[in-house]
Amino acid sequence: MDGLDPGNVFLADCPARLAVEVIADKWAVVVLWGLNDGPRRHTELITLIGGISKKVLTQTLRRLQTNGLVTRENFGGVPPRVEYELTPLGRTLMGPIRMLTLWAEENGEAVLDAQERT
Amino acid sequence: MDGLDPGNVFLADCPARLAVEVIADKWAVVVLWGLNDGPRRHTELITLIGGISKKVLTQTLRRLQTNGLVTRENFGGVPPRVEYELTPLGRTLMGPIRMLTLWAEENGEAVLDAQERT
DNA sequence: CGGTATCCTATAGGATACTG
DNA sequence: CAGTATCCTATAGGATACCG
Repeated sequence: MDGLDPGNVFLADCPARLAVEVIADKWAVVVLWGLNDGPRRHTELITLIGGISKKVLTQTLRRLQTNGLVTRENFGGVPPRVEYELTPLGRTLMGPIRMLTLWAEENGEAVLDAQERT
Repeated sequence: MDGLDPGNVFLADCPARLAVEVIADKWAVVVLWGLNDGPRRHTELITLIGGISKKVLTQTLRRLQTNGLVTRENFGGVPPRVEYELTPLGRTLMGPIRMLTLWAEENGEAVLDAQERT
């Protein structure tokens, strides 16, 4: 740390809290993870990510754009060609997200079991 | 890995996807993080976590319980005493969540800037 | 202290069809 | 291909008050 006080996630109305909420939706983490290996087109993401619809994918990408994590580049032409890519800020999230998805793959069954026990 | 195929977060209807969705709400990460240092009472969490209401905290804790991440112990007596604590499964999430909250504290300002630029 | 009860609204997000 | 448009519903989650 170098003198900055970015606040912490326990404080309401501080940027850290805001940043946590960025990934607090059903699709953000999965979509970001889908961009980990490089730029992807809309259709590529649709194919990659099971269960997401075009509408919801677009919604999610727009939100990620607003939050500075993803860029959208329109190459024009017919048929259209649009690519989504992580920003440098978005790339800083890949470490945490890598851990999270790894956790999910290792512990998904345990979560499922817990839910079914209820 | 030992032969298990837990699926991956890109597959719909697989436990990994389910596990990702466990933390996909406004409060789950912050509440879990609040339990990182040990068992906490309802009021302690209310005090710790800025902006959360009793109702929403209870809701969130119940959901985390259902997902096998948190236990609730009622010690009875007057006044009541209830403690929430991470399960072993919940503790396995602390690594990813530590990274996530750290990221949020380091990059919250950048996210805020991006939002304001929009 | 640790909740419910009640009421309310915004919005996430699913389904489907259409378009430039 | 990459989207909108439209419609729909469930529910997250905020505010406030009451309770054992």
